[in-house]
Amino acid sequence: MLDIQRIRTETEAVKSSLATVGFAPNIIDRVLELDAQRREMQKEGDILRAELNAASKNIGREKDPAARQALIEAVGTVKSKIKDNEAAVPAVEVELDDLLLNIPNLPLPEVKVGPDDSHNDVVEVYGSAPTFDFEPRPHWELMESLGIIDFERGQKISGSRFYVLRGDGARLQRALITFMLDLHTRQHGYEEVYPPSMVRADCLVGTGNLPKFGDNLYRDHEEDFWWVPTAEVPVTNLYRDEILDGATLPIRHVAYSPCFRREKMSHGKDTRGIKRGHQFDKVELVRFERPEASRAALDELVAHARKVAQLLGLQHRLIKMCTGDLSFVSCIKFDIETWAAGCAEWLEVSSCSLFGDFQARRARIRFKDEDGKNRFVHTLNGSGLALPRVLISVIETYQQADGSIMVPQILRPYMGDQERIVRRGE
RNA sequence: GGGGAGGUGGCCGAGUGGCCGAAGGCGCACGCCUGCUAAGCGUGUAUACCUCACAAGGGUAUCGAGGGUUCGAAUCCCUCCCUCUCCGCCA
Repeated sequence: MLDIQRIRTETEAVKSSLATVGFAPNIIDRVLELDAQRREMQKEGDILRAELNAASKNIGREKDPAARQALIEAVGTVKSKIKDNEAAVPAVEVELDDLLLNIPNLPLPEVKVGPDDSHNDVVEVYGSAPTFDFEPRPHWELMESLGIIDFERGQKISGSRFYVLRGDGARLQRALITFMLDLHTRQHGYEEVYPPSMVRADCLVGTGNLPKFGDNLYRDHEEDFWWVPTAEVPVTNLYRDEILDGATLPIRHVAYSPCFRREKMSHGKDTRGIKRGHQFDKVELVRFERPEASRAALDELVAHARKVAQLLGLQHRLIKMCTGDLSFVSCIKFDIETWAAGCAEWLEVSSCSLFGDFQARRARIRFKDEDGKNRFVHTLNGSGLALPRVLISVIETYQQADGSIMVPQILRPYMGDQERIVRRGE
């Protein structure tokens, strides 16, 4: 959510900034109109209530029954005015809040202006692509022939876009998760948390998934539980409605969680393999920072996420998004993509964002600074990394001519020193 | 799933219709005092919004959340959420 005061005082700058992320700036005019109305109504209501409060105090002091009754009757008009005022307020507030919640974050000045992802910049490519003296195969073929995935039974029990990892496939994923958690907790200073995978709607408003992106979420209507699309949601909301002691910042968390997404918008996309399922696992990094430290923290976060790909020996690249490809909530965003030799494509395995105070405003996450002033924290997050796609890259990168897969060195301690994944029984 | 208790300021804890934004204690901050330390004394110590210079001052709201009764509610009524506890069940 944008600061309404900033919208008031820097209207033109806000508008032109919004235009760069493809948002129709004329909505700002309506926001200002409603904001003025809201303040006018509040002023009116406050004055009326002050009047009523004073009158009520007098009534309490008046001992004579007749005089008392007269005073009570006299406040009748004030009361009805208050009622009228109160009746008019919700319409304005609801519309204003609704607009405010649907305005995207403003990009940082350093973010290049561009209409869509074709204008993103490749910051750097790290490592080199694996070479083969045979035709590399896609992961779905490799995994099926190794017997480490079962697409058919996954679809049987849960439908399309579900699969079952089995044997060394499941084990490899588990090894990756543990490796990532260990790396971030032991080397990078993040505290591990294991959050709920179902949350209440407020949490999703806090992170910016609601109200705008509800159709990508699974929910239980009976209980008003929502399945998290990423651990970012529960972890960011850990400190919702809190005023943190400034000395505790920065707070760094890493969380492993399953993620659930409807993927309605991407029907027909990436249907082959495990690139885009309704359920997938992810290790997520979340940080809470002082505003002045947040930009540098993003670079650090990116480095931490990238380290995973690096240690796994995967060729990867860093993409800096242009304004047109920023998410609704972020003010600057980097993607990390690993190379999948079999599919011959770059896979987005991490998306690292700085949100400024955009989420903190929605979730009311503040901290008390040295002057005793309460300020909004800056939030950041990034995958560290997303499992299925890392699995794809590992399998396709380390595939051998005979269809087996070498286990990356760094993972072997997590696989009981297993060096190679071969077909069961071989 | 059933029964009982309860949710008050950073924490503990009073408070059953007006004198309560809220006693008291602890903690914390600043000051004073005591030739160290400990103790003692004084003052201060929530959040948001409006007015406004993001000052002072003033106003409004907030005692889990929402709604209601009333001139007036932390206090009464309704709904919801959460916590504890006893029983049942169970990874």
